[in-house]
Amino acid sequence: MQNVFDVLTERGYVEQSTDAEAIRELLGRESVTFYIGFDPTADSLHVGHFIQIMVMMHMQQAGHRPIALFGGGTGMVGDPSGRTDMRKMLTKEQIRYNVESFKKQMSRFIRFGDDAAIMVDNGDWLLNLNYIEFIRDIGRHFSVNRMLDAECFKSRMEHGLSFLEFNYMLMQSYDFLELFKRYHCQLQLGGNDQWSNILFGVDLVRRVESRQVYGLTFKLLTTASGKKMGKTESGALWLDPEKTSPYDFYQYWRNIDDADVKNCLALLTFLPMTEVNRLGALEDSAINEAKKVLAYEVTKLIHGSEEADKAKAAAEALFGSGADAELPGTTVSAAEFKDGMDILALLTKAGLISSKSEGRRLVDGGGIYLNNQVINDYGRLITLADFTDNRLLLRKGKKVYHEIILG
RNA sequence: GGAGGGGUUCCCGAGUGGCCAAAGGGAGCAGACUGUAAAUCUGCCGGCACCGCCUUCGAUGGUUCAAAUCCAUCCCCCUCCA
Repeated sequence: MQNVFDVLTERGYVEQSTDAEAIRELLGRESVTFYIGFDPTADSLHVGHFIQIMVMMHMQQAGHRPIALFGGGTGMVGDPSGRTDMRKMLTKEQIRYNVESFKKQMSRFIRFGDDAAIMVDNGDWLLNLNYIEFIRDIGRHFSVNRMLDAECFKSRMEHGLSFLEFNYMLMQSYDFLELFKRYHCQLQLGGNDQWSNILFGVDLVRRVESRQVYGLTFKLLTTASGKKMGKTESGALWLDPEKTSPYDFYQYWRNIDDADVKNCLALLTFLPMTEVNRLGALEDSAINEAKKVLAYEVTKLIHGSEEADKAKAAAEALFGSGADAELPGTTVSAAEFKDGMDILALLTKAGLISSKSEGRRLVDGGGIYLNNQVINDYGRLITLADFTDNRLLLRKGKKVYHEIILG
């Protein structure tokens, strides 16, 4: 069996490691307990997290034991890494709610159980720490000089960094120590933005326990030009179907840049690398095939094959020749159309525009279609006559479709 | 605590009494081209009852016919000194 370290390297996940050779050897020798931390900053995971989850899946398949650590404690502080401003403070209730959502979502990808993966919440040990004890036992191992040099604080040195956030690093390092003691966790994984935090954690375990542990970071999901991926007009690409519909999710990947296709296939699907390489090498319009595969595979992983099929069918119906399609839709009662509803109100209901001014501009620019007919008049009234089989199709631009269903 | 410099529309960043809903850039949206791609070009980019009105330039008060711009108080941030 192939060493999982080589798999991760080949697929392009790996960015930096504390000791590549030693980690490779360790992973090839025994079942290793490792952890990845997730800070509960929102009530759903997004694609950025999904990369980490993919890594966990690869690791679990290779026989290693994942610990998913939820930041119920660190979330109270907020990670300043790579940020230019302070994070919004979340209340305890929000954090608890977010942690629960994360747990639920992650259970679909990782096998948890007695001899499988473990979920922990660092709030369990961080929230009740005694300040004096903590700074005496843990704080003394941290050199402020070295911390200030850490890359992750660079951008904050110009704009100011509060002591609160400065402590984040100690807390995350302490997590590693705690997990080492409790579960013999020897390896911490994370996005490359976690590099500094991980290094200090490895250091802390060595100083306190005199034991060597390791750290490994993964590429953040970025476009070939270096921009962060997974951002949409309405924020992140969420894994929660309520926040990002499977259709929109599918479309996101269907529409990515040619240059990013191969990378995404390797990182976000389990297709064998021979296939990834073949698809990634397609050129010109042929690469659309690769995009379809990518969109389908990722959607299937996250929303299941049923939803992936629907999203694919919908895309084919709208952009090609397919017939029936299930689109993101809004149900509106027939009564509302009795005296007609103006197009702007309908667009607002469908969530396609955020203000009527925006709607007017879109109509003026020829970007709004009703049943695939351009609408030129933003005073246009929609009546029951516009519906066929109780359905009506709204379109914004070339690609954003929304169905209105009479209910 | 002292001295100095700041807080402008999603972000960066101009603007120091009327011509400011506020330059420029980025992001975003739409149109053309195309392959549901990129690049490029064009338009838009606070809200609404849209040829007009309303709300915005850290907060609150004030001066003025008129303030993002002046004054006062307050809050926050940065730099240097302690």
